[in-house]
Order: sequence, then C-alpha cells, then structure tokens
Amino acid sequence: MGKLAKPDRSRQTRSVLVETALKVFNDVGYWGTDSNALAREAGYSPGTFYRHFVDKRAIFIAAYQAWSAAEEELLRARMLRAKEKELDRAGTFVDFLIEHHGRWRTFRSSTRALAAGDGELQRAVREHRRRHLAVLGDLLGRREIARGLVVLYTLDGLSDALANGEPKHLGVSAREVTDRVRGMVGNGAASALRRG
Amino acid sequence: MGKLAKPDRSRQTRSVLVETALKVFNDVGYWGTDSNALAREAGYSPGTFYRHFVDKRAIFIAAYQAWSAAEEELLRARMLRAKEKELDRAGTFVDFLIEHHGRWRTFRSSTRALAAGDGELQRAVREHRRRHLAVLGDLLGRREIARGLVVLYTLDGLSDALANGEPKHLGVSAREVTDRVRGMVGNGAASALRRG
Amino acid sequence: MGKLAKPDRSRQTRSVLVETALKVFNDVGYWGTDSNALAREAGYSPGTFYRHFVDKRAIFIAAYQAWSAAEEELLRARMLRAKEKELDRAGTFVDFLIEHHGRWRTFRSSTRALAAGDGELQRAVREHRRRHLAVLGDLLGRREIARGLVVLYTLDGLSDALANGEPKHLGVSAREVTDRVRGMVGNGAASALRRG
Amino acid sequence: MGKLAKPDRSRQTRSVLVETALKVFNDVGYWGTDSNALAREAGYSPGTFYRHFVDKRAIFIAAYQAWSAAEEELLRARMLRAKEKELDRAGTFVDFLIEHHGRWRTFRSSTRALAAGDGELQRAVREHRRRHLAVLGDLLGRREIARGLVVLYTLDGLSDALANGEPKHLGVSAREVTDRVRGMVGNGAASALRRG
DNA sequence: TATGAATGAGATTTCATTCAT
DNA sequence: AATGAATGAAATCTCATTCAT
Repeated sequence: MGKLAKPDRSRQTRSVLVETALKVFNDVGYWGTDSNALAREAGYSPGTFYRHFVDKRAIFIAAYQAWSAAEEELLRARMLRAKEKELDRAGTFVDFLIEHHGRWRTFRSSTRALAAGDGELQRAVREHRRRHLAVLGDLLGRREIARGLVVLYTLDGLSDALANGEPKHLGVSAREVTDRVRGMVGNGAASALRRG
Repeated sequence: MGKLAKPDRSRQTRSVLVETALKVFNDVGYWGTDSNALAREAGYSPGTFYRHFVDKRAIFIAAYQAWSAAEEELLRARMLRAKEKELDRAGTFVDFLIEHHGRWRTFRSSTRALAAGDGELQRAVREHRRRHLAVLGDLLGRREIARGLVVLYTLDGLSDALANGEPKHLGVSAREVTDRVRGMVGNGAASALRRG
Repeated sequence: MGKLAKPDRSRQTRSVLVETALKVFNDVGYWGTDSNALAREAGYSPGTFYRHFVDKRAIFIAAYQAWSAAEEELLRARMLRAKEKELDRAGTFVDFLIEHHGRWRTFRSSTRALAAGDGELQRAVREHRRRHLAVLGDLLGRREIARGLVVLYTLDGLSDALANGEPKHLGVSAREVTDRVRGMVGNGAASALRRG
Repeated sequence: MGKLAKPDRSRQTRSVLVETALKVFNDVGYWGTDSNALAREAGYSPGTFYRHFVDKRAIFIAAYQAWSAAEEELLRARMLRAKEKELDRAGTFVDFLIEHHGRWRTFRSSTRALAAGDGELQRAVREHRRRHLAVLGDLLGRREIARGLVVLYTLDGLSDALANGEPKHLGVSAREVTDRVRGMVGNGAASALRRG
C-alpha cells in the first residue's frame, strides 16, 4: 500500500500543524487564536495537537524555526541569483527583507512580544539574526559587523512601518525611504545618506 | 477639608489605574496580566476598573497615550537642555530614545503586537511617530523627513535589540552600534557610516 | 420661596422614579435593566434610588401598584362614559383591556414571571383581579363571578397574543377573535360563540 | 463494549443538559439560575455547557423546543386514547392543558417574559400554538379556528391563575371555572356559558 | 496515532448595593 | 435628600489541557 510508514505519518502531521499555525499566527497573532482552533484549521483534533506539542508555546517556537529556515533559504537563493545575474546585491537583500518581513509582520510582532518573556525564543531570534549577518558579511566585508547590525535593525523597524503604510501617512513615499536604506548597504551608502 | 471633590476623585482614580497598568504592562506584558489584577494592584476593585474602562484594551490605549505624552515631554526637556548647554543634540536624541525605549521594552513589544490588529492603537502610534519626527526635523532640517524616518526606524529596531543584549551576544559592543546610529543623525552621518 | 416642602420633594422624587421605572420595565423588562440605569433615566443617582427603595424588587412592586391604580381609574372612567352615552359596555370593557394590556405587554410579562416567586406581588395581582371582577360584576350580574373570571383569563391570554400579532400569523384576523370575546361578555355571549 | 460512540455521547450530554435545564427553569425560573449551576446540576462542568450552547438563552430555546415537542406528544396520546375509549374529548383536551400548563407554570412564565424581547422564541411559541390549534381543529371543525384560538387563550390565562390558586382566593372553585371552559370547547359551549 | 468530549481554573464582566461627602 | 464613586460577590464565558476510546 501507499500508506506512509508510521514515523513518516507523525512527521507529516507535525509539519501540517506547524505550517498551519504559522499562517494563523500571522493572520491573527499568537493571542488571537487558540490551540483547538489551530488543530481544527490543520484538520486535526485537539488531542493530536497535544501529542505533537507540549503546549501552545511549543508550536510557536516550532513555527518560528520553520519560518526562520524558510526565510533563510529564500534569502540565500535570491542572493545567489543576484550574484549570478550580476544584479545589485545590496538592493536585492534590502528589498527581499522588507517584502518578506512585511508579509510576516503579524507573526513577527507576536514573536517579539513572546520573546520578551521567553529565553528559548530569544535565542532562536538571535540565531536568525546571526545568519542574516553572515549573508550581509558577504556584502559589506567581514569587518563590518556593526554596520551590518545597524542595517538589520533599520530593516526591522522599516518593514513594520511600511506594512502599516506609515511613511505614506507621514507624507513620505515608500520608495524614498527604501532607497535610502538600500543606500546604507551598497557602496554608495554614505553618499546616499548625504544626498537625502 | 482637603478631601477631593467628586470629579477630581474620579480623574485621580483613573489616573492611578492608568499609571499602574502602564507599569504592569511593562513588567509582564499585555497578556501577562488581567483586569482584576490591574485593579487590585492599583488598590481598587474589579468594578472600579470597569467604571473607568470598557475593557482591558481600553486601558492599554489610555496607558499608551499617557506613555507617549510622557516620553515626548521628557524628550523635549532633554533636547532643550542640550541646546542650552550646547551639547551634542543628535547624540542626546539617540541616547534618550535608546535608553527610554529600552526601559519600556516590554510595553512597546505589547504595543506592536496589539497594534497589529487594532486600528486605533495604530493611529496613536503614528501620532507618536509624527511628534518624534517633528523633534528630529529641528536637527536635520525640515526637508530631511525621509532621513529622519530612517533614523527612527533604526532606533526602533536597535532599542529592542539592545534591551535583549543582542549586539553583545553577536560579538559587537553596544557602544559601537549606538555610535554609528548617533552618526546617522549628526552632520557626519555619511562619513560615520563609511568609516564603520 | 416656591421650593417644595421636604416631604413633598421626597414624594415627588419617589414618584418620578416609579413612573420612569414603569416605562423602562415595559420597554425592556425587569431583567433588561438595572437599578443604576433606572435612577439615571429618572434623572437621579444610584444613592437616591436606594434611599427610596430597599431594592430593585421594591420599585417593581411600587410600579405595579401605580400601574394597577392607573388602569383601574382609566377603566372606571371609560365604563362611566359608556354608561352615560349608552354605548356597548361589554365592548368597551373588552376593548379597553385588550388595548391597555397590549400596550403594557412587556411590563405584564415581567409581572407574571416575578410573581411566580413573590408572594407580595402575587397578592397585588390578585387585588387587581378582584377590582376588575367588581367592574365585570356590574355587567354580568353579581352571581356571575365564575363567568367573569373566565372572561378575564381569556383577555389575559388574548392581549398577549394580539400584541405579538399571533392571530394574524395564524391566519385569523384580530377582529374575528376580539368580536368573539366581546360576545362572551355581552348578552349575546352564548349565541356569539355558537355562530362562530 | 457497551460504551457510547462519540457522536452519541455528545447528543446524550446535550440532552441531559437540556432536560436538566428544563426542570431547573421550571423550579426557579430563567433568572433564578445560571449556566454554571445548570451544568453542575446536570453533572457537567461549565466548559461542557458552553461546548453545547452558545449562551444561557440558547439552552432555554432548546429547552422550550423539547418541552413543546413532549407536550404535543402527550397531548396527542391523550386525545387518541379519549377517541378510542369514547371519552369526552373536549374535556380531555382542556383538562390536559390545564394540568400540564399548571405543572410547567414557572417555565411558561419565563418563556413569556423572555419571548417579549426575543423573536426566535416568539416564533417557537407561535409554532407551538399552531400545533395545538391543529389538534383543536379535529374537535371543533376546521372552520372554527377563531373559536379554537379563543379557547387556547382562555386556557393560557386560566392555567396560570389556577396554578396560583387564584380562583379559590376569589371565592370561586377551580371546578366551576374549568367546567365552564370545558363547555367552551364541547358542543354545548354556548349553553354552558349561558347557564353559568 | 488520532479523536473529540470533557474539564476546570481563571479571565472578563455585570450590577445590586453601600458609603463618604 | 442627593450624589456618584466604589465595592465585591457572582455570573458569563474562554481556552489550554486531559483522557477515555
């Protein structure tokens, strides 16, 4: 028969739960849903949920790790393509993060709020940052960690703001702001800022 | 007698509730407490809470507004003093926000998570941003709104990261990063970034 | 001065409270409002409410007595006029009760539900009935108490049903039903029923 | 094993809750109990209550429907037996309703008070009436709907009054009144009323 | 492994009532 | 007599979690 071997079925169930949870967390936030709803949405029962995760927090951590890995993979693929096609790598990096973070805005705000009181999640977030930094290192040079970090922090803040349409509300076009940040990464960072 | 007149008593009670809530929200986050606990902590009964606020969300909004107003007042006072004493105004601005946001880190992460699904709070956050921008305008010149916004977004991301001790964990000193951001505001912004 | 003497002021306040409560009880029912709302609606404070009534039940009883007395007075006036103008007294009686009970339908349903567990209210309702019966006695003859009671019970049920528009929903005109009941009181009671 | 399958268990739980609620509502009225007490009385926890009913109103509606169906079944059985045994069918009808409504007096007064502000319940009550009317139609003839309705309204009012012992308090025996109503249904309705 | 009914602690909210002014 | 802020017990309702099947 084509049935999955048992460990595979289990892994598959877990993975469906995690992927569903990720989507739901991003739609309504961690506190906007409950474990029963997550299970149902994934097509499983509450009992099954708790067979795979000790508690609600656990599936969030799992979702964060899945999200982080997927983002990383996407980012590396984009950067690779940019390199091959000799595109603007700094722009690629910035654009990707802004777009991707914006898309996952609600999930990320839950992450930060949850991480405030959760060391394990804090560590996972740090690891995620470290990997971004590694990618940035290729662009800025290994010695530029501090500069890379500043760029990442800017992107953090900016992505949220753009997702809220904040710049537009304040009379600034999204373009104007992202260009400036793109400039912070590329060679022309300094001049971009100066030119304003 | 020195006893309070009724409308004053009411205003006073409301204000005690708001101030207490602000502290508690910053200690344990919005989802780490409940309306009865907030009331008790402030020295009142559950009924009193609901006489002043329709629900838990309402006191959070009130707390945000109080926090925002207080931050702005502090910021303006600092900037005024810096001007009078001819101190580095850019540095003063950056240092103040990093320190203040770091101190209110948990409250701010609750704010963002809550704002993700709450238009009213989103609007209040935008107003807060607008007022920061006005202060920055005095430093950067009125035409530099986009640049100011980028600085504010950087400070948002950075404050959170510093509060988590993230740079240190990634092998970068807090000093190194904040200096760089300080440079983004001051005249030497461009060169500061270039110099790394 | 034109100020009311104290006992008059008190009586006046009480009376405003009672009249307001009567209206509110008839709009939303006894359990559809609360003592604070009753006080506010009457233009007084909760404290004033409890100076005049020991509890919420007490104002209902008072409202019932006021309602009962007013109905009685209206009824007697109508019957007197009917007598003077030599109108159909049975029809006047029936029409008045149907119209009046229909208008006070919600208040009356609260009364019955409350009376189910309240001896004092039950007694008041009985007194009310007794007075209706006295009026009916003039029409039917003193020996016809049982017949009068049956008519009153029919009117009880009918008033509610008409207020709900029930007969119409069941394909019977209001007219058809009330005529029949009018017939139960008048001389032609028997034949009215027979004729259908 | 004889254990219940899951859907059956659920249906069974719901049914126990409804039956219990019906009894409790009839003992202490809708406003004399609460959802936790209903659950506990039925042997379940508060959570179970809310898994089966969205709120207290919902279980009342369910209880009303159960009560209505049960009453109708009982009534039809009685009428059938009366037909078979060639008993007085009009008397059977009247006696049954008086007895049954009297027994469920508190439940019915809650029903009316609740229906005053609840369209769904109002509709259910109308359906109940329609079914009674159908039974009466067999006795009075299809063309006698209006007469049937009047009888039903009389029975409504009378049942409540008898449950309160009202006629006795007013110096009329229950017998005297019910006989008269019995007469309203039977062939001799007209003469019964006339004879008094 | 999966199910889903059941749990019950606890969060949210109401409201009849009190009391200091 | 009137006020209205405050009370707190209790009702309503939620949801993370368990457990029998």
